[in-house]
Amino acid sequence: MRTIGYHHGDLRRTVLDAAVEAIGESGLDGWSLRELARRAGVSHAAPAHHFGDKAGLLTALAAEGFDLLADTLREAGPDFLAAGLAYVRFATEHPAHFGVMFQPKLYRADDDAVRQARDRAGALLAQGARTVAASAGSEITARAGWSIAHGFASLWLAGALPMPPNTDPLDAARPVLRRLLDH
Amino acid sequence: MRTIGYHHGDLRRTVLDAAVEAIGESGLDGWSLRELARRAGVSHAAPAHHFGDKAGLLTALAAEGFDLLADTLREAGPDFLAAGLAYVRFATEHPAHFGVMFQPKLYRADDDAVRQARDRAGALLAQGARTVAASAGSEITARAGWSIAHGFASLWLAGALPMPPNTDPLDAARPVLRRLLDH
DNA sequence: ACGGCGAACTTGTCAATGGAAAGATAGAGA
DNA sequence: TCTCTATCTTTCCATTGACAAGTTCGCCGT
Repeated sequence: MRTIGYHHGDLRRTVLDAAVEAIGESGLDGWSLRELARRAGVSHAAPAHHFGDKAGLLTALAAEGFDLLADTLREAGPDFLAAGLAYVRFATEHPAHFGVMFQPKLYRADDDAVRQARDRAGALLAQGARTVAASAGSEITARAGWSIAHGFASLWLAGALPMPPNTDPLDAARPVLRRLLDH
Repeated sequence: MRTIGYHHGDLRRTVLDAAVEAIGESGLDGWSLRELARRAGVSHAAPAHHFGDKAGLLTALAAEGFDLLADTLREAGPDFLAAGLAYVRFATEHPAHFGVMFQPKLYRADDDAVRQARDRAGALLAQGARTVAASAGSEITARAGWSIAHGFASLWLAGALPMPPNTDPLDAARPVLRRLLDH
C-alpha cells in the first residue's frame, strides 16, 4: 500500500478512479489511457498491465457499475417508487459508470464479471419494477418501470430536462415516477 | 453533383452519411475523420473544411437529428401514444443520430442550428406528451411521457431489453407506453 | 537469511489520429 | 477572359493505443 516507488501498490483502483473523474470532466471519450497514467504518476504503459487495453478498463468500470447498481437496488427494497428513485440516484451519483454501462460497444459486454453483475442488477430491477401493479402483465410492467426510470435518468444526465438550477434530481424524479402508479 | 475530380460536389452530405454508417457499425467513437475521408475518396483534411473538427461534424449530425425527430413528431400528431411510438421509431431508424443527440459532450450543444432544431422538437414533444392526461399537472406528465419513450428507446438500442429475436421495436414499445395511460 | 520466481512497472517503438498551415484547383461571376 | 473564393490537397507535428522487451522488487519456500 505504498504510494511511491517502483510498485504503486494500488494502481488498478487508482486508474479506475481517475477514469471516473476524467469521464465526469470530459465525457466518455474525452480522455486517454496515457492521461490516466500521468494522473496516477506511473508510466504510460502501466495501466495496460491491469486492463489490457482501453476496452478492458471500460469493461472493469461497467462491471463495477452494475455491482454498485445492484447494491443500491438491494438497499432500496422491492417497492417500485423506492427502486426507481434508487435507480435515478445511482445514475446521478455515478454518471460515469452509468454512461459506460449502457454503451455496450465501448466495452466487452460478454465479459464474465460484467455478465454476472448485470444479471444481479437485472433481477433486482425486475423485482422492483414488477410491484408497479401486480395484477397487470408483469413483463410489460417491469419494462415500463425500467423505461421511465432509465429515461428520466438519461435525460437528466444529458441536461435535456429544463429545470431550475439546483433542483434535486430525486425531487424531480419522484412525481414523474409516480405518474406510472396513479393518475 | 460530380463524384470525381478535385471538387467532390457534395462532400458535406457524403461525409455525414459516412459518419452515420460508421457510428452504426462501430459506435459513437469507433471511427476517425480520416476513415470517413477515405470512404468518401477525398484527402484526410477535406472534411475539416466543412465541419472544422470532429465536434463540428457531430454538431451537424445532432442538428440534423433534432430536425428529423421534429419532422417525425409532427407527422405523428399530438396523440401521446402516436408521438411516443414515433419517438421510438426515430431512435431505431436513426440510432446514430439519436446516440449523438443525447451525448451533449460530444458536440457543441450551444450551436445555433442545434438549438433551433432542439427547441422545435422539444415543443412538439411536450405537446404530444401532455395529451397523456390533460387534467394532471401537465409538466410532470410531459416529463413522464418523454421519459418512458426515451428510456425504452435507449434500453432497446443498448440491447438491454431481453427480447425474442426479430421483435419489432414498435410492437414491443406499444404496450409499454400504454402502461402510462391505463392500468 | 537468502535465493529465485513472477507480478508490477518502465522504456522504447510504431502506425494511426486530430488538427493546423500553406498551397493547388476550379467553378462562378464581373 | 480575368479574378475571386470556396473547395480540396499536401505537408507537418504532437498525441495516442498498442506492443515488445527489459527492469524492479515483493513474496514464498527452504
